[in-house]
Amino acid sequence: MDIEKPISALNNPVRRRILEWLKDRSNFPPALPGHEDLEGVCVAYIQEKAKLSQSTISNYMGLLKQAGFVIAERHGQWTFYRRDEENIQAFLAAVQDELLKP
Amino acid sequence: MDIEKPISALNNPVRRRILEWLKDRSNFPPALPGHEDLEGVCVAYIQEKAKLSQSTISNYMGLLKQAGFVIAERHGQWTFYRRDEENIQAFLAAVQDELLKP
DNA sequence: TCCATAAATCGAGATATCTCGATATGCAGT
DNA sequence: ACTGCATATCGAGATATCTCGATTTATGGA
Repeated sequence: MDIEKPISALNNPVRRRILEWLKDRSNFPPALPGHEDLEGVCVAYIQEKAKLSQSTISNYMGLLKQAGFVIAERHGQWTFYRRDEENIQAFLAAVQDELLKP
Repeated sequence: MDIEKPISALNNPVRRRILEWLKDRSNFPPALPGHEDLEGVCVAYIQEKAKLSQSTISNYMGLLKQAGFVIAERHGQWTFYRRDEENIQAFLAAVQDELLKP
C-alpha cells in the first residue's frame, strides 16, 4: 500500500472533516426519496455542510476517492459517496508499519 | 493532539524516508569520536544520505521536530536528531482516533 | 582573537495546492 | 429533442511548498 496519495488527501482540514462527517449518515439531511437504502451522501449535501463551492467539493471527493478513503456510487444524476472502511484500515496499518519502529 | 503539522510533515517522501532511516542508527556512519553514547544523528550524515542541500535538510529536520517526530539535542557544534517514539505513537493513536469509525 | 566547521536562517525561483466561476457531461422527465 | 438538475472538468489567480545558494549564528580549537 502506497501512502503517498492518502497522506496528501489527508493534508487538508476540510477533507479530514468530510471523512469524519461520513462516519455518520445523520450528519446530513435525510436521504432523497427513493434512495433511502443507500449509505452514501450526495455531493450537494457535503457541499452545503462544508460551505465551499460545488467544484471544490467535487474535486475533494475525487481526491478522497483516489486515495481510497471513499467509494463513489452513481445513481441516476447523483453520485453517492461513502467511506471505504476496509481501505481506511489498510491505510492506518500501512502508516503504522512505516512509522513504527520494528 | 493536533495532527495538522504531523500530517503536513509526513506529506513528503524524503521526510518519511528520514524517519525510517532514524529507526536504526546503523543506517548512518559511526558516531563521531566522543559521541558514541548518543542515539542521535547529525545533520551532515542525514544530508549525505538524502542527497539534498544542507539548508533543505536543516529545514526538513525543523519541520519533523515541530511535528513532534524527532528530538533535537545540541552537543557542541552538532545537532543530533533522534526519533521521538512516544510522540510518534501518540500521533498514530490520534490519526486512528480521527479516521476510524467509532 | 582568529579561523574552521556545523547548523540555522534568509531570499528567491520553480512547482504544487487551493479555491473559485464558467463550462461541459450525463441523466430524467416532458 | 429539449429543459433542468447534479456532478465533473477546465482555466486561472492566490497562496503554499520545495529546494537551492548565500549568509548568519554558534561553537571549538590554534
